[in-house]
Amino acid sequence: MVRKSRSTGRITLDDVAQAAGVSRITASRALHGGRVVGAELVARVQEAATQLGYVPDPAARALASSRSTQVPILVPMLSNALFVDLLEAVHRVLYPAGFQPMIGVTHYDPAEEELLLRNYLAHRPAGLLVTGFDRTEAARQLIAGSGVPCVYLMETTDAPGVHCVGFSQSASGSAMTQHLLDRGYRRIAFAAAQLDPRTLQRAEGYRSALKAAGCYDARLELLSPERSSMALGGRLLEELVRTHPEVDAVFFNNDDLAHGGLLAAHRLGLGVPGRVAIAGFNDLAGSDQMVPALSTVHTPRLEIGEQGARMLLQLMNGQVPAQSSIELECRLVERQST
Amino acid sequence: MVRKSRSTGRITLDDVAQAAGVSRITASRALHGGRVVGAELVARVQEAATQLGYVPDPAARALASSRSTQVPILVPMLSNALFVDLLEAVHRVLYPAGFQPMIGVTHYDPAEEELLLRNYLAHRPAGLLVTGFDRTEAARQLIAGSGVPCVYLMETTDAPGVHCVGFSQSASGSAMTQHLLDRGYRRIAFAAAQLDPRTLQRAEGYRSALKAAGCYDARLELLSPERSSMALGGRLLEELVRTHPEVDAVFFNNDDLAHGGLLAAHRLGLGVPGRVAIAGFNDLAGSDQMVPALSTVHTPRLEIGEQGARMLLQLMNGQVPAQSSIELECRLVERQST
DNA sequence: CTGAAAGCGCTTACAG
DNA sequence: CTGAAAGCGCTTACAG
Repeated sequence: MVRKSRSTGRITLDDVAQAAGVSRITASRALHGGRVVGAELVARVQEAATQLGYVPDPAARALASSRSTQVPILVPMLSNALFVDLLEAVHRVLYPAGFQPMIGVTHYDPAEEELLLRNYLAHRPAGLLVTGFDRTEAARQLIAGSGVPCVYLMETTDAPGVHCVGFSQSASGSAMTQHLLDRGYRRIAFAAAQLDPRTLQRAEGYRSALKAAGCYDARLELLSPERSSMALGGRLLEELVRTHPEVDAVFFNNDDLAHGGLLAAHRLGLGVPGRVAIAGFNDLAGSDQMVPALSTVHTPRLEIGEQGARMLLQLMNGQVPAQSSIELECRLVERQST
Repeated sequence: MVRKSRSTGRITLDDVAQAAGVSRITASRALHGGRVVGAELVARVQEAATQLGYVPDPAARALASSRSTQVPILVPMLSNALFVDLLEAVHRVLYPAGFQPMIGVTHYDPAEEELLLRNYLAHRPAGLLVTGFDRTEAARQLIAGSGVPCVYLMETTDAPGVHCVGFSQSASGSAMTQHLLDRGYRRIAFAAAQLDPRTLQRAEGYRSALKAAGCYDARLELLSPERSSMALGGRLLEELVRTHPEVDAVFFNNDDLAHGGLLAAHRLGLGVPGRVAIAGFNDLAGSDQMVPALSTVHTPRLEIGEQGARMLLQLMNGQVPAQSSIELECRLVERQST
């Protein structure tokens, strides 16, 4: 057999078709559960395909059909375990359905997200999953102009035509603040990092709960633009008790900050929750292991990933999801640190 | 202008070529830093391309050239921060060089890795990055048969033709064990999870160091196949002090286990390091925040990612790296828990 | 240094 | 239900 000069040596659909004694097009249809092909032929083609170890070429398919099976999912940062969980849940739904999630990390930078979007969209993705609603105008237009089905994760909106799965950031911020109020704390601080849109929404929830209770004091809000970490949490706690010794509770915006805060309290010999109560957010791994165990808000990131992926699956199939906006519930986890 | 029926409405190279008044092929060359094209033409083509907002179609390019710019990188698990750091470092080198790292998570499962490999290799990747050497025979053959340049991360070997960047797992296991011996501990336990190949190599290093010192006791090795977590670390510590009260130090195979062990010691009222010393591995975020701060081994995952990516870049360019196997150093981090 | 032709491997209308 | 033709958007030899 003579190989043409540009041949890649790859097993192609033609090889399969030839082996099965049908035309290339029939082979193509047989392989995609084509309802229009005779059952016997389907079997013969599939047999030949496995026999030869045929693997379809995604590039050729994408080019011919002008769509791929890739699904970019853009998250802010993998060092936040929250997003690792989200990705895992998405993967569990999309991968078995024949789609390849492609992870993109924006580092909380809208410019970087825009660049990623531009690159990924060039791959004719089957669908798109992004985090939240805060992005550049150009990024917005890229998404809209691409015609690629998109589901927004983590936050929700009622805007028409937007598909999203998330939870109320501000309500969850209020809920923990209210819990602290209910436990009798009055000088409740809020310590946050990164200051991304969702963090600021939670701060808003904190504020409104305290204002409603007549306990709001702007000086107890400690907002740092640094990235979230245990070390930062420790520093924020130290700063709070030094500059505002009257503080009796600290609501940390993410569990890693709270872990750091809790350990810093140990180091300073401050009793928790006796001298200062400590609360976290997200219920990340290890929060139940802290001493004392950390009170926090459990966020439904696995459900968000799963339901978001399911919604996208429907959109990619041309179906209309029953709901275009799904708001899930958070769960207050009361442990010993408050 | 009449659109053909199957047109996708996309701006193509033909559009750019037409706008610049050259042929499609010249446009292609001009866009790829083609040295053979006149400087003036290059400028005209690039101008036209940006003018029209041309984005090359990766699928078409992959099909025509039989290679893409995708670089799959296969890691065991994202919930281990170690691999998040590794990915970040790889991304920082590959992305600016025009390659797209595609993250694949194997969940420490060789069968899953083989499946991922099969799928990713179909995409004609430009290069490949994998973790360690432990995989199915089929996976090995897939890699070899693909002809795709591959760099192995985390472990090293002298096998000819294999490109790798890592550190000596067993030596790092020995080093921490020796540190504990030097500090005067004699009943030193080893607590590990997951039991992946690298964990077992570190266990081997622990064993040989203790044997050399005449202190080895197999009953102090606690190997759990569960996945690593703070909660598991806590349980392992409890079990150790209950069944082997004479234990005076515990070397945890990963920092998250050590964090959990440290907190469990607090809970049980065991002084650290007075009653029992605790050491970790990897030097993950937060280890310096523990109370007492955790002694551990800092592993060079950022350097591994960076140098591994650079080595792959050379291979993808058809160059021969100066070294085919790079073994990096770990650094013992002595803090207060030992 | 530039271009006309052929081809990468698949799918989409269009016939039968 | 099956197939011959054309095409997706690009790059690779081959000429000039």
